[in-house]
Amino acid sequence: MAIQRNEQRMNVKPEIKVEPTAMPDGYVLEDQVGHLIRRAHQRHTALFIAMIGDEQVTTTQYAALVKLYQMGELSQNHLGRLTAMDPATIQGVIRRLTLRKLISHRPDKNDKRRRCLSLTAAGRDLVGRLLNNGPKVSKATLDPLTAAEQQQFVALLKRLT
Amino acid sequence: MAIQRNEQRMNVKPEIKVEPTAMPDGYVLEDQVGHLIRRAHQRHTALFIAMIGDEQVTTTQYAALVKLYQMGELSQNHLGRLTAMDPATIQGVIRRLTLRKLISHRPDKNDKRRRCLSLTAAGRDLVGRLLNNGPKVSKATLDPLTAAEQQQFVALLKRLT
DNA sequence: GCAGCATCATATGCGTACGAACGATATCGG
DNA sequence: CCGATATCGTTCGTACGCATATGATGCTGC
Repeated sequence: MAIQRNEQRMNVKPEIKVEPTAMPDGYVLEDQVGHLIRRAHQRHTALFIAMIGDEQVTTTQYAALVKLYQMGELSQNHLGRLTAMDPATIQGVIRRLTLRKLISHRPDKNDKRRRCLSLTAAGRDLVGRLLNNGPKVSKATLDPLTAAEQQQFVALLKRLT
Repeated sequence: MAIQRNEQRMNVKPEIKVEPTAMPDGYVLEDQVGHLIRRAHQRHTALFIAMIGDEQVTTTQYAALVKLYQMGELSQNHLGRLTAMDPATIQGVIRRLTLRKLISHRPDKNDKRRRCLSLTAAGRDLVGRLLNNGPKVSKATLDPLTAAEQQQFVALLKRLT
């Protein structure tokens, strides 16, 4: 992803001015919190891909890997809840990580419906190598703010979930 | 999308405790700003779908429709820049809106590469009906915060884009 | 003018994200 | 014990989101 793609254009032909259909805009898209959250998410994702230290690992995959690293064995849906992914989404994430041999699974003894997921040795190695980069991404994401503002922002953001 | 899906589970079998692979976690996923932004984005999207007043219109489609409503005619990539979508993404959004006959296009007189996009009558009608709901979604998204906190949060969020 | 570069729109591929529906299994209530 | 209900994981369909590649068109500078 190109960071700030929209700012990089150098040679765009001037747009033709056309009269708006009407309406003195009380609704400014750029001020809407949803639009801003979406753009902040785009920016964070770009920073993550650039800084995490592995060409393949995405934000959600990283979350799943770290959780397994910290928690040991987890069922698939449980891991999904811990990482805020619904069953359909976590299924795809786990499938791709399993294909890369970062995750393995075995049947649960007590519940035949469940898959017990855990990291492979390669998975633990990878997480070990990337774990230090996670905080760097968070730091870069918040970099435009002062230290005090960063704390404020994260505190407010936590209450919006 | 189910709002707060993860909080709705009533009957989950207790998870089996397994010892973590090691590590006193300095890295807490739930505290990382990227994870929080992602969850805030999920929550906002759910609120939008529930409140916007049309079963089909998504956040990005709404942004595109409103911009066209306010600006009149726009080329596809220009609209993409105004709504923070890259050319591949805006192309799909416009294709779907065109299929629903909410948007029409004509060739640009001065630049044969461009498609001049504009709303159809049905598109203008739809935006007219939904425009009041946009602010309601923003309000609902920010509802957990006090008025002062909302202003603070949006101001900080703007600086992260 | 024309060559090199930029932009426009399209297409393909991969990865989230979620609703809905499904079969299998587990649990709870009567 | 058994039927209603819930959870587990899967699959399908739709919609972003972006990298990359492509062909057509536009522009700039020499």
